[in-house]
Amino acid sequence: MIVCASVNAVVYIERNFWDVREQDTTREKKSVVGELGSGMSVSDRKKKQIIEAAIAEFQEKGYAGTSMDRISERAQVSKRTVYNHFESKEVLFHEINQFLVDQVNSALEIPYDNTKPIREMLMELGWAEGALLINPCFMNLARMVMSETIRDPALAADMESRMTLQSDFEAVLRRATEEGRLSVDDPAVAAKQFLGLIKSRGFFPNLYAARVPDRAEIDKIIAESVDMFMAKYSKEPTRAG
Amino acid sequence: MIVCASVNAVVYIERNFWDVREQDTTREKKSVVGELGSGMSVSDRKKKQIIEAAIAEFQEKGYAGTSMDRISERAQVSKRTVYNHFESKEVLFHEINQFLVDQVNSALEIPYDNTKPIREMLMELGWAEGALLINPCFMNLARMVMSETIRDPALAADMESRMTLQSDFEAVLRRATEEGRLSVDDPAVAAKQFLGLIKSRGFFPNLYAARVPDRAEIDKIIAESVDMFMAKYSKEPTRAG
DNA sequence: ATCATTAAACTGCACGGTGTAGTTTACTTC
DNA sequence: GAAGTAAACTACACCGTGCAGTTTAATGAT
Repeated sequence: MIVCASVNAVVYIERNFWDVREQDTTREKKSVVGELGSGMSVSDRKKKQIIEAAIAEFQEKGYAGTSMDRISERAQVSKRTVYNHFESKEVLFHEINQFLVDQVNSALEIPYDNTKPIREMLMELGWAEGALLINPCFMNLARMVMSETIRDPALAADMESRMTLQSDFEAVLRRATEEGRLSVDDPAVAAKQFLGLIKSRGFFPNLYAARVPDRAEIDKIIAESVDMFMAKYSKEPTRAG
Repeated sequence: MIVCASVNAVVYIERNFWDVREQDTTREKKSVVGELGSGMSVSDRKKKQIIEAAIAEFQEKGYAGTSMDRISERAQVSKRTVYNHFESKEVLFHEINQFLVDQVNSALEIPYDNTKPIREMLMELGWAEGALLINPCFMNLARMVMSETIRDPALAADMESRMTLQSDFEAVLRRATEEGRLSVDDPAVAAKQFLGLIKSRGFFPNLYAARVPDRAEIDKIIAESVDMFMAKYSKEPTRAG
């Protein structure tokens, strides 16, 4: 049980945190304050407050721009308590990153349903990525991680590999080709192209513009990416109108 | 006359600084030290040293990680002299950014030659972008700028618009369609797709991995992008082997 | 050609002010 | 008494300034 504190709101997440497909905005969302009393030790409660505050601060100001004083203030906790839970600023930052990235990983699943038309299947495949792009929590995390790892190539590579869907896409494309539904000679290249078409328009521009695209926007991008992908890799070339 | 100080080397540039197509690695490269005596006042010389040092430091450590003390030390100049030339750290940073970005802009030109086969023309078009990607100076600049602007959306948008080839690509695609050489319904989307195919594989991964790709690597990416682009947008669908 | 003069730029160092990571201490609450 | 709190404190790094003294280069006089 953890929260994603975005700039404007604190959204509650329980299990399938990142899986937007299961998120229901009408579902009850206990406020952070409302949750506080139940079944948590004081220590755990404080720790949770610290984590929430730290996520918010790091995402808003970045690592260097965030001070431990402000975190403790925002968490309504004394600075010493922060240090009782996390031995240093760096440890706090890395534990949070670790945790959030793990959340992303555990929630991801790539669909493959060979009974559906190939176009529809590709759309769903594209939406596995697209679901992340319209999730404010994910975009905030991505901005935080990527702004801090751009000067740390090793860490950047690690994060990249853990947050990308590359290998899963490859597997699906390979299988679809084996089943004669696509004609992909190099699944690695094709997967990069497909993801690249989506990310270059739906991810990076928004990452730097600090905005979150809406469903319609991403749907258009995915549809156009599928069109292009199919023009190149479908069994019999279809020109989509 | 200015230099691009990369992490490992200081490369001399005279006019067509960014235009890798004209760069000749065998051409004489005066060392910075060798150049020092000739025709520059002491003041100009010192200023140049400061700029070189600042570029290197900012690119290696980022804005926050760079101290004016280290810049002065690296430039072999007193700290006071740095402040005589640049009134603050921020001014120094922005003047450098401004200058480098202007260099990029002035060197860019998008080819359009309708006597060449369409595939060849697209390859050249792709290489207009590719030339930047294999240029260490450009990649270092991009890393510096993007790492600092990710928390400043307005500046990021400005930089993006000034460093992207989007509109030029659009114009070329529109013209090629008018001349019946391509069948592009939406030039804006098509330009984004084409550039996206290239950048998502040749730019962003390398930006974060802190590496510079070589010609062969980029050539493969561009060729595969052209293949895909043509599968969707060429007059008569060609399946490239 | 050689020497003095002069202005501008550079040096080196110390210093004020600020921000921040992390620690200590004395006090409170459960 | 275990954990939290508030506030002061240490140690340090950094930006930017002031200043006394030195270098540089150009000018002009001898």
